[in-house]
Amino acid sequence: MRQSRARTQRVTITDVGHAAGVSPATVSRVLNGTAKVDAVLAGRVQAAVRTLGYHPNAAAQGLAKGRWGTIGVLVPDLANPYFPEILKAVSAVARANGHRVMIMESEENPAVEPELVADLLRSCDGLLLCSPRMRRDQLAELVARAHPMVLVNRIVPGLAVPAISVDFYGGTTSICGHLAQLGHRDVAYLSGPEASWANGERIRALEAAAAFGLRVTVIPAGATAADGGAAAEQALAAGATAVVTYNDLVAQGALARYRQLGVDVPTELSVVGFDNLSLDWSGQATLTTVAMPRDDLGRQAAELLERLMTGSPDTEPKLLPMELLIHETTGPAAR
Amino acid sequence: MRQSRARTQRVTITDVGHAAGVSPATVSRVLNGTAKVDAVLAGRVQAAVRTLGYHPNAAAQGLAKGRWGTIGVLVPDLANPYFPEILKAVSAVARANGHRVMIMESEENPAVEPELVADLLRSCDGLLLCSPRMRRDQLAELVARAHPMVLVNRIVPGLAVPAISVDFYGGTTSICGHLAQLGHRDVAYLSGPEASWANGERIRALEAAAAFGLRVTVIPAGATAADGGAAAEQALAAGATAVVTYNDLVAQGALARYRQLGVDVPTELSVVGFDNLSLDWSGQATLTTVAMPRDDLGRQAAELLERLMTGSPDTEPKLLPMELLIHETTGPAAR
DNA sequence: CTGTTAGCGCGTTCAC
DNA sequence: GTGAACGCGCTAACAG
Repeated sequence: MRQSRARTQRVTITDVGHAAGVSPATVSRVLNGTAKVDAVLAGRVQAAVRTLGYHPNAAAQGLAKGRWGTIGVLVPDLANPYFPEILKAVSAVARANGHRVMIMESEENPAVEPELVADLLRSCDGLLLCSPRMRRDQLAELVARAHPMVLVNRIVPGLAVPAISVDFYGGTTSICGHLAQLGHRDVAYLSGPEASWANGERIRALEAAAAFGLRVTVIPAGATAADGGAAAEQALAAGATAVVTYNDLVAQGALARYRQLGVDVPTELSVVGFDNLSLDWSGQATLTTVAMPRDDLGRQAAELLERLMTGSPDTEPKLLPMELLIHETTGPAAR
Repeated sequence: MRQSRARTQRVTITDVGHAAGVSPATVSRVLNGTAKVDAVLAGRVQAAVRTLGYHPNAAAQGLAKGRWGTIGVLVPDLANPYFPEILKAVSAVARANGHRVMIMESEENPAVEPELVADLLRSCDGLLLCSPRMRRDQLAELVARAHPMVLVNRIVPGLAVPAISVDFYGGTTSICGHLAQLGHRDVAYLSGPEASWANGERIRALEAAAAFGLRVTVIPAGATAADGGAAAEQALAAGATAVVTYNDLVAQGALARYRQLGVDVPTELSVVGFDNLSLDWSGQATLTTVAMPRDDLGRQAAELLERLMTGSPDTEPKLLPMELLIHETTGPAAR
């Protein structure tokens, strides 16, 4: 008999109050600990909740409280191993603060980002935009909506929005220094997604390294191992003695291709990764790369967002340092 | 002046109606296309929406319509490359049906799953439980709440819940057949997470292979490359000539360890992966494994869920076949 | 300490 | 075709 309305008719706070012989308000108080309630009544409410199988309706709570209890996260690509660790850290912080996490991915398509973010905006208390690829003006428009929002891995000069990012410029510079000291003069860069701010930073740093005698050829590649493999030969054609890559995936793809071509690394060619994605199954890392603890990045970003949502207008972009990890894929220049 | 209330005071449907000189009801009608509206009025409404920057409140819509427009997805581990492709496919289907996707991960901790799902239940129209690790009775309790719900990669006998899964048993059997035909008799299995149904299926199939003369030693490992590396030696100690693994990550970890130990694959030892995670950066797969298109799995699961949410009580568990991919890590038995 | 009242923002009857 | 009124389920302010 009570099953007959199982699907459509949810049990409400009024039902619980009815069953416990108290008003809906009291039920609310018991459930949220908003005010002191007589122990006997509280007990009756708890019991009613249990027997009826009551679960508060999130939409109704959101409407009444003016908060959703949810934070939204946008990432370009869930398959990129760069993001899971960030998401894990963010989820942990969010849960610790009683928030759910809504994740959306743009599939590396900058065009859909604004729409996705608009969607998140309508159902979240705060937003975390990870490596957003969208244009500056689109970003500015979203920022203007004045919702708590944190940018991760993107700094937009002149835009007043809290941001936390990694010092990709510095990381790239340390790579360049390492290579220069090994005698390299001709470097190829297997470039990542065009709209990626992080990619731009790497390129800026590489070009600045010209001051130290480094000649850089930028070769469009992408963000995956396949992209790296496909672009690998062009680095050779460019006469480079060292190859810097957008990330470790691209580096692994390139390394595989060089193995195929019989090009020995690092004696004939040096290869440097980026991001320390831990793709060496051997357990001991072999790829020279630059690192930054991603869980830290995610944690700090989430904490910043939580702080924003409770009021404090903390708006100075933060840049986390990278660390050069020298392993076995870099060596003295061949010529 | 209008900025003074930017944070707290959102623009509502009433504001729009006011600005356009129509009733809130009319605004709702033009926005949802619920009924025919005079073109002139509609135009005024559109304009007002644009200039005021109106965005409907998802919670209010949800409350009024009794739907959230969101589907929830639970996964054990976002860092496991098995899930991103599923999530991508699910997101695509969901978006095509006008639904948002809320993702939660349990971090391979079965204990938190019920709580996470309860949370999803309160704010989603339908649920997709991917490889849930929780106990049967907990699952039964959730199913009893009678929400549209689809189980992915878990079949619970005797529980009436729509499910779509992969034929891990069959996949494992084809591995066993392959190994048997190569003359292997002693096989070690590097086992995955204990609470994983998929892991149980693999073990069942391996034990059934005893009928064909295969002796199997089950060695607890885990789901990561590190786990595989750590457990690799025990397979040798067990006297196995072939090692079957929980997944390709475990296999890669084991392979790396064998390389270190100077054990040649496949002449001295055969190694088989699982899931075809495409971890061979070389571009051409080298690991023998079994595969099932994960985007297909995700797509079908999401479509099933969408169907459930619109009514049809489709409740026959579906099992998708796996395909054996023979590459370079398996060969004739050493002895 | 508790019940009653009044909204939160929207969709949807119902009359006009 | 359009507006006014009501209710979705819950919390917060107000009385008692």
